[in-house]
Formats: sequence, structure tokens, C-alpha cells
Amino acid sequence: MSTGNHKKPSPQREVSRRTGRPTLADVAESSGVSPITASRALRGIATVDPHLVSKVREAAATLGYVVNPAARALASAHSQTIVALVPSLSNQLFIEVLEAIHEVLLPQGLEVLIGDYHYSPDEEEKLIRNYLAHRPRGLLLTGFERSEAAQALLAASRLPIVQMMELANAPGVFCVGFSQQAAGAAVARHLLDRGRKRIAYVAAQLDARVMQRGEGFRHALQHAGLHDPALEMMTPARSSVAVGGDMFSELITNNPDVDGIFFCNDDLAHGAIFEAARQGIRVPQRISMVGFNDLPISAHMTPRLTSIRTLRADIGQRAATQILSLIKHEKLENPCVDVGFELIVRESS
Amino acid sequence: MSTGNHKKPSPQREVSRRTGRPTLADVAESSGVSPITASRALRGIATVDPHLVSKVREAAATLGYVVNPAARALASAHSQTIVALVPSLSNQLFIEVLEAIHEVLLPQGLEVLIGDYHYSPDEEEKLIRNYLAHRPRGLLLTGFERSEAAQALLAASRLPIVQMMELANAPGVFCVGFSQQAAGAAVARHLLDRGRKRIAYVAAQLDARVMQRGEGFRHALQHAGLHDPALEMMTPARSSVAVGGDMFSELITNNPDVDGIFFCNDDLAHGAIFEAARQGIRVPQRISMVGFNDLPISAHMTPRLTSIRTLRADIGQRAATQILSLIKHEKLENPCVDVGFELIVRESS
DNA sequence: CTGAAAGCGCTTACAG
DNA sequence: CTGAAAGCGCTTACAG
Repeated sequence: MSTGNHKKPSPQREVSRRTGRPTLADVAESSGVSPITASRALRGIATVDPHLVSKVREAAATLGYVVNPAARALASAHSQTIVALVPSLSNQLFIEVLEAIHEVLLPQGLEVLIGDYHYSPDEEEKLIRNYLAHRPRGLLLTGFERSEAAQALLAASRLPIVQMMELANAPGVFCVGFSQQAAGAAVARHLLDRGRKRIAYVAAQLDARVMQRGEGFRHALQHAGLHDPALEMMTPARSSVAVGGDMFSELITNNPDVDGIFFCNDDLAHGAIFEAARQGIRVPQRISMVGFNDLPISAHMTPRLTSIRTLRADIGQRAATQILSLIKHEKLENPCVDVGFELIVRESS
Repeated sequence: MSTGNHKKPSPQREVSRRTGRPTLADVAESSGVSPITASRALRGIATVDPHLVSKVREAAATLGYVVNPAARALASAHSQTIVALVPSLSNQLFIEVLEAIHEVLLPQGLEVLIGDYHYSPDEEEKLIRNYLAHRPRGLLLTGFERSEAAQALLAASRLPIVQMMELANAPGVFCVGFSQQAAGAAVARHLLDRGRKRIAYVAAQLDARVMQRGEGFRHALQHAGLHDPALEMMTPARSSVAVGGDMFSELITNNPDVDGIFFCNDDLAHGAIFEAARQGIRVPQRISMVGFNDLPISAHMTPRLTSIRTLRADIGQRAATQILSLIKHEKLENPCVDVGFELIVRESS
């Protein structure tokens, strides 16, 4: 027995700063291997003898060992975390995207750090700054617009990023979404097909995607020679059913000849349908109405709402799959995935 | 110069496992104090000379220093994290609760780990197990029901816990919510006041709270001598607008004399209102309808929906405040806070 | 009020 | 295929 140099932990471990939880060292000891072998076994690293692997796994199970993510992150310089940032959690749309992301990432042992930036670039920047400190493996972001500081932060991090909801065509950019312009144009063509002549765009919460939809819509109307700028009604206010009702009232009062309306989302359209019912304005007889996103309730309104169905589960699922590939340094066949959209024609148009 | 024993970091730091990000040591060096003083200054620990504090803060700002949460968590044996678990993110209700929680906790430098367990006790248990590994400061949970294993895990963690949505009266239990029974009873009394005699309860997603509402409702009807078990219609299926429409159809077909319905949530009621319109059944003339939660859209339906307004922002805000107090070892005047509820009478009843 | 030492629980990088 | 050593970037516990 050496007298000096007693480096190993003292016999009674329940001292000082220990948490009482079993550690890798405990698992290693109880399965008769070194901590590093235990670590490799638990991480599923192929080079470990399968026999040892099962011994280690068993020991871990009996001890109720769960890896300490902080220690792992500190030692490996990255966490097992993916950051997912959305502009709003109040929008069912993004909940479904996040849900799909979870379904792909959780089984891989990754955790998802959710951030809601309330459509504020400043909040988004703050979230990025804070979450980057966690050394995530990658980020799933909404759209392409963000503050310069945020972009600089992201670039400096050199982390994989997949941008959701919109499409782009730049080298080194990864995204999963659909053409918002094309969707807007599809709505315009549908209303034109219905013989509508005085067609309005009603929008709130004017984010990049809402503007793109409007653009596609406008161009299609211009192409048909039926675009009237006076029939574009936009407010930066938060979108809601109440706002939809109010905007519809105002629009129809000022422009009684309007015979078709594209709402930038379903919430606004719901409000308009309710308000029309109250005013005795018949939909679609006098006015056709079309929403966007096709939320679950839209199929059940009276009249049932025509809408663009967006494939948010697909978006979340494929974006998560992309980030997984990027983490594993796999080649992506297609850096930007177009999941498309679907015009669901119902009674309101 | 000593020859052996060169323990200090080599001059050029950009070696090996470093991440390139500024560390506390960098901040300390650049402000001429020791790392531990820098740490204390940044954490706002009172014992540090105010002059040094500002020097350290400045240095941190210039360097763009952000604390490494993994290192902090490892050294201090806990993270700056609060776990918040809800049974569903698809329910706007819980989004609003989480929103309020964020508003209280984020400014305190805490992070919120959100977990959605899809109404599954197994998933909840798994989330608790995984999140506990992060050494959170406390947990915000929904209701009181969970698996025994989950309860054991929580008890062993000795962490502060606040349970949301329901009320309890046990020592050592902290909660913020309202009496689901009382809310159910209030609906029953309202329908009785309206002169209704054949009153039904329609419920889906039969969690503890839905059952409690039903209980309070049932007792009030029994008390009035007007309870008919045949008019209780329950399905474990996920609640949705579509399910609400279907359940209403079935109920009214089998019991054409029903003249009042309490839906366990607004979604079901919305579906019923739409379906009634389609079948030409007049609401409230032939049947009164009452929902639960008072979602935003309920005020805009035709007819506008009578509902119980639940104070979810209050619940989130006060639960977060409670957990903060518990973390700081402050005494709570009131371990269980009743935020109440409000019957919002509109056109549908 | 400030600091030197030790340690949190892992994984990396290097050997063998 | 396995392991001893060192280190990740902080904070705790102890001194002074």
C-alpha cells in the first residue's frame, strides 16, 4: 500500500459534491470494465466486444444509470440537442411541425429545445444566442429572414441548419418547405375559375410567408387583368378569428362588389365566415372565401372552408431527417425539399 | 523557471478539445481577477466589490462570453432548468399555460424544458426519467395522476414540484388550479336555471379532469333529481371537432328529447354547433349547449358558445411563481392556489 | 471581499 | 478490442 499519492476516491463515496446518482464509474466497476469501455458500450460504439456490451448494459439497467448530459456535453463539446425555433406556438401549424420533428429525433436519443420567438427577430436572436451556448448538434429554423447578428452567430457556429416552410436556391442552404408564391397563385386561379372578378387579399401578421402568398396571388390576378390594389387589405396585427371578422366587415362595407376573398390563413377566414353569417351575406353565393393551412376545424364549418392544405407533418419529418443526415455527414441528394401543397375545395368557394 | 511540473495551459490555447469560445478564464484574465471572482460577479453574488463586478461584466460583454451551461451544471450539480410537462401541445389551453410559465421564468435566467406526453402515463414517465438526468431546479406537472415509477422517481429526486390544473389538499403538495367539480356543477346549475330537464354530458379524452367535471355535473343534476345515466356519453377517443359532431348526432338520434348538453371541452361543442346547423336543429331554442375552456373562437361562433373560462395564464404564472419560491426556499403562504373559473354565458344556452 | 485547489462525470486522444 | 491519463469549463468548499 502506498502511503502518499492516494488519488483514488475515498471508500465512502457519499461525500462532498456527489449527487448520489450512479455514475459511469459505478457501472464500469459493477461490470468489471474500465469507464471508457462502459462509455463506449453504452453509446453503441461498434468496437466493443458484444459480450462486454451486454454486461455493461445489464449493469446500467440494474443500477438505474442514466448518463449525465452535462458531463457528456462538457467532455464531448456538444450536447445531444437539436434546437427548433418557431415564430409562434399558438399556431396549431407549428405544433404539428414540432410534433413530427420529435417523432424523428427522440428515438435517436436526441432532445429538442423548443423556442418560440413571437414573430420577433430580437427574440429569435436572443434564443439563438442562448441556445447556442448549449452546443446543439444542429438547428431547425423557420424561414430565411433573421437579424444580421443572428446570422453571424449561426455562421460562426458552423452548425448544420435546416430552414423550414419556405424554399430557396442557394448553395449550402438546406430547407424543407413549399412555394408560398405558387400556393397563392393556385388560390387566385381557383377563384378566377369560379368566375370571380373582384377578388381581395386579406392578411394579418405580415411575415415573409404571408407576403409571398400575397405576391403569388397578385401576379396571377394581374396576369388575368383582374388585380385591384384597393382590394388588398393588410394589417401587421396578430392574426385571429376576431380580426378576420372585423377585416371582412370593413372590406365589404368599403367594397360591396367584392365577390372573392383569399385570407392569408384559416383563422381570418373563420372569423369572416361567422361574420358573413351574422350579416346574412351568403357564402359562396355572393362571395367565395378561401383560407390557408387547412386547420382541422375548417372541414367542419358551415359552409366548409376551401383552403390550401399545407403538409406540416411532412415538413417537420423531412427537416428532422435532413438534420440527422447533416449531423452524420451524409450527402443529401436534395438540399431543398419541396413538399408541395394541396388546394382543398369545399363549400365556401 | 521550473522544468518539470508545467501544469498551466500551454501559451497557444487553440489546441485539442477547446471549442474556441471564450471561457470564464478568458473573462477573468481580461479583467484582472481570478476565475472564481469572475464567476461570482457574473452570477450576481453580493459579496463581490461592485467595481470589480462592472469590470468583469464589461470584459464578458466585449468578449461575447456566454456561460457554458454544461460546465455550470456539472460543477454545481444542477442546471438552470425547469421542466414543464403537459399532456398535449395540440390543445391551445396548455400552450397558454406554457406561455405564462415562460414569461415568469425566462427573465430569471431559467430555461424551460417542455415535454408533451400525449396523455400517456408511460411517455410521461419516460420524460421524467430523461429530464431528471438534466438536474432541473424543479418541475411543473399537469394534474396528480402518474405512474408509480414516475412518482418514485420524483420523490427520490427531492425536487420542488408544482402540479397544475387541479386542486388537492395534502401536506407537502403544491398546486395551482381550480375545482373541476365545481366548474362542472356550475354548468349543471346554469342549464337547470334555463329550465332544461333532459341534460347530457358529452366527453372524450377521458383524463382525470374530464372525469372530475363530469362528477360535479352529475352530482348537481342528481341533487335536482334530473340525472339520467343514459345521457352520459363518453369516449376515450382523442377529442376533436369531428368527434364532437359525431357524438352529437348519435346522442340526438338516440335521445331526441335531450334539451341541454355539457361538452367536456369547446372543441366537441364546436363540432356539435356545426352539426346542429347542418341538421337544422336550433341552438339554444331546442337544445342548450355549453363548452369548457372558452377558446378564442368560441366567442365568434354562430351561435356564440357559452363556456367555462379557465384562467390558464393565471395558472401558468402562479405555478411558475410558486416554483421560484420553492427554489429559493421561501415559505409559501398558500401551497394550493385556487384561481377559480368563470361561466361565460353567450347565445348557445 | 478574494483566491488556489479540487472536483463534478463524462469523452477525447493517444497507446498498446 | 481495451485502457490510463488528461481535460472539458465551470463551481464548491475551504482558507485567509
